[in-house]
Amino acid sequence: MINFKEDEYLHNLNHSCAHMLAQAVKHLYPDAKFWVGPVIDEGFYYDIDLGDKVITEEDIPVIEKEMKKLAKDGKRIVRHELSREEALEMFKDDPYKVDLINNMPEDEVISAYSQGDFTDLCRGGHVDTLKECKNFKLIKFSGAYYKGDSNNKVLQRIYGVCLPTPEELEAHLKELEEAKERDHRKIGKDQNLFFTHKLVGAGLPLFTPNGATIRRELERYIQDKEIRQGYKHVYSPVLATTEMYKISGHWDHYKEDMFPIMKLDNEELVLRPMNCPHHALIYKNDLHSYRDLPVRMGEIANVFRYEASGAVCGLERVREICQNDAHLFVRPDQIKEEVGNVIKLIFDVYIDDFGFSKDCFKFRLSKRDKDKAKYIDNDEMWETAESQLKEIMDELKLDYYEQEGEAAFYGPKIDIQIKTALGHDITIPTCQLDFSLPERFDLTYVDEKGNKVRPVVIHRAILGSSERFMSFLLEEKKGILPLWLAPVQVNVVPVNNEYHLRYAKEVQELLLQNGIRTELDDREEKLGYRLRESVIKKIPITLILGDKEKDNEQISFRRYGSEETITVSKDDFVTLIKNEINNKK
RNA sequence: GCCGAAAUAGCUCAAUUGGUAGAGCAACUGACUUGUAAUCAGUAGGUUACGGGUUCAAGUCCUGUUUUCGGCACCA
Repeated sequence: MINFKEDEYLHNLNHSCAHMLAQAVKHLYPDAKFWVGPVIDEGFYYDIDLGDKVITEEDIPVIEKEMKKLAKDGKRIVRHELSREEALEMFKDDPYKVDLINNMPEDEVISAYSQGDFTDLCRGGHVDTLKECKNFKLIKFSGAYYKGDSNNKVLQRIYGVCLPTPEELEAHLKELEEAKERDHRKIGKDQNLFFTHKLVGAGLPLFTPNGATIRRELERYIQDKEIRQGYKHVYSPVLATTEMYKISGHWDHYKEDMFPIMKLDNEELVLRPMNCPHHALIYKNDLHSYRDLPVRMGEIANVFRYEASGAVCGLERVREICQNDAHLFVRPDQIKEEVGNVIKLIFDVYIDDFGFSKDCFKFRLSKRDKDKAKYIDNDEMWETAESQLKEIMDELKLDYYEQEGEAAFYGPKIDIQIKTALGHDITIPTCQLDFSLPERFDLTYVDEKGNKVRPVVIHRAILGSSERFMSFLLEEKKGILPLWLAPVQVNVVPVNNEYHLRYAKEVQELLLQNGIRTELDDREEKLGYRLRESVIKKIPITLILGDKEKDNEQISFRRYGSEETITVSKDDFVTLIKNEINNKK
């Protein structure tokens, strides 16, 4: 997918197209006031105040038509530099631009760009004339809060893209169309993996046998992998008292986003929104020597968060989340090694085992922002933690970016960001440093000198959550799952039931006995028809059993996506399949 | 939660200005007995998301609710 922000020409082209959009809107709605119109990864948008007017489906073609006119006319785009006074005078009718000007630093060169009858305050980066902006398309529109603050009024936002040639535009639009085909929600429906039901509730998907198989395999896989790496897995209840979350600090930060309190006897219980305090208490149940650390405590754990109704999305964002969670209780001198191990585990899982491309995710150092009230008040801790994470990423030569305002309230994080089929930027794996939890729950270990000292906690998730990982997996693999995850691994198709069904059943039984998920298609349908269905269902391996196979105790099979038919003995087939499943990928 | 939009058979979608809810696929039944991507015929399938209203008449118009979708905000 094209990134419109990274290429300079595409950036300028889309920036100019945003201005052209604003000019067209101004022609159609003379009272329109303009906020900002930046270039984004996906193209550009412009935030516009149209008073009471709300953009609808019908308005878009009209605006596009006006834009086409402007592009055809092809006015030059001219830069002016202005003094602060001139700028304030020029934009005196547009309060949003006045606000922008007043918030510019003293030494900033104020500039504006004109094209025909329209001038916009702008730092620049533009093409020479509007002629170049011919190949554009308005993609979508919606409301968007002024300055991104939900207390502010809602402006009208229109999104678009602009490309150098009609062919490139068409190719890009086709790509967007194709992206919808690998939306995990569509795949989930097509392959009958999960669904939601009104009687269960929003954001609470039900996993059908097919989807449950994928999820079960994923959860077993990661749990087994962690246990091999020295993690100890635990179980803890999905309920806890509000008291616990008051101690952990989560109550203050997130009580609005938890499911409401259940009052029972003398207790106030909530569904847990995370497992950290439970795990802290399990740690605390034992005495720990410095020799025992790190303690790596994992859990495949359901947590509950009251996600906003507008936020829930397929398996990507749900209200009951099955986290692949772990807390590493480490000595300060072990932070570097343990965080490094987590990063290595992420690569091991995503690159080696699942075969995802390195390009599908980005490392992000998530830092706190200026609003310190949102975070634990301990500057020294923040600085140490951030610099430690940085040091680790630098040493591992990771390509990462830093972002303010993305930290947890208790500490900075290394987040691994991925882009979904529909362009959402979401976190899947994460690794977080926490100096606060040990303090709040008075966690200790005994050091070499016999003193009780504080461990550090590393929160981490590799698959993130079962739900979210499944959404990523389905989209990235376009619904074509590797053998070890496929709900049905082998589909047995007898050529003719009358002669071959007995042998087919025998083969199916052999495969089932070997733990291979096998189905038998013994419907009275043409062979071609059943093979077609097997392909449509994306079953990795289809067996075709007829006279030849029956007489020689053999198996003929086809792989998904291949036209080639391979014939082997029954035993060789079992060995081949079992090896492939055990080697993952 | 906010700004919009949508909801019709299991799935994908039709249904002129308000006037008898249809099709393909899937399912079921029967015929056909076939070696590599769709055999033919028939049957059944619906309180048009749910509630209220306007009208002689509502899938269609108005209204409330729910869910879903596109963004925004949020995301421990």
